[in-house]
Amino acid sequence: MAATKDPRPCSIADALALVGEKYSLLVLREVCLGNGRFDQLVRNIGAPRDVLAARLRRLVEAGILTKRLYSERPQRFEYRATQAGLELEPVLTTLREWGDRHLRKDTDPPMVVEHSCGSRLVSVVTCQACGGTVRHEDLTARPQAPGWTLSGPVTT
Amino acid sequence: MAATKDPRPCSIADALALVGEKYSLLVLREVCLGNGRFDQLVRNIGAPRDVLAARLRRLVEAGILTKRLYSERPQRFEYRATQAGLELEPVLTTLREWGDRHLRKDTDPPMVVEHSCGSRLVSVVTCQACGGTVRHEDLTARPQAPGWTLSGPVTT
DNA sequence: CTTGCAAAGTTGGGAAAACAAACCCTCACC
DNA sequence: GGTGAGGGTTTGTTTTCCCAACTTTGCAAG
Repeated sequence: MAATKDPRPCSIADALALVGEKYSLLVLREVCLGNGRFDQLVRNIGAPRDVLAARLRRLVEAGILTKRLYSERPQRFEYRATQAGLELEPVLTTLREWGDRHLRKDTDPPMVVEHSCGSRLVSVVTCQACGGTVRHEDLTARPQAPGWTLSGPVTT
Repeated sequence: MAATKDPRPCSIADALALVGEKYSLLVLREVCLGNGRFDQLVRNIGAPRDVLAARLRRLVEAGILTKRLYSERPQRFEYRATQAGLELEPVLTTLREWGDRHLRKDTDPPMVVEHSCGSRLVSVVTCQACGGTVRHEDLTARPQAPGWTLSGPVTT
């Protein structure tokens, strides 16, 4: 999807090319919850069956999902996240965090995730090196490949 | 975009409805880098001008970007991220992280982000309560609203 | 044994987006 | 007064999306 011809070499664009199409991340949401069957996905996501079938094919060939047989006769399949797929969960987590915060200011979140430490998960993106919270103003972009033109940091 | 009729109340879906359309997150990438002018966006993202114009309108009315005048005569505009927009940066960060890791295994990342602590940013999603890394197997979903059906946790 | 139902898709046709290229408008500069 | 930049809009074509209906494989009931 995103930018067949993104003029820049960029892992964000590349990632979005795989999982940025409509419904793809919602498929991942469901699969991470254990709802990996076709009809469940159709019901829970609300996607047209043909579009969903196309997304699933794409995600499987990208190595994000696997299709596994859960019944021989009749043949029935189920989709599961691969390791790479599971590692996309942080994207879902940060999206949910943002949505809860900005789109439901005065409402309770419709879905709470509990961390193994016992408390409700409030996710924070941190720097592996220093452990500190990552804030926009603490970041500096350093292009490593040609194609990037920067206008320098912006102070809102 | 994502799911006008998502049968579930979900902040992920709601967030994607705003920023999940093609190019929207790439716009945010550019804007976060300070490249907020229309022609820059067209060049750097590779999107059709009309589509880009539509995305910008939508992001502005969603309160994620603002359009600001940077020259009176001739009138020239520039887009910037609002606070809500900047808070989407973690989504970009986790996407880049995933892309670097899974889509460029043996290549150097085309863009490195440096954290104010001095080292190259490797971002990790952590639990605010315990500070620990968030892993799939440590999470339990707790629906708070009707519409959710779970199949229980899955052990890959 | 044949009707009914479930799961997992596929097919066909119309509606909505995306795309590319050209065009427009305002100003600045030469 | 011609050229060019910036920030879009317009037009016509190509892709997607969307929906409903259909298919296939098997089990189960009547």
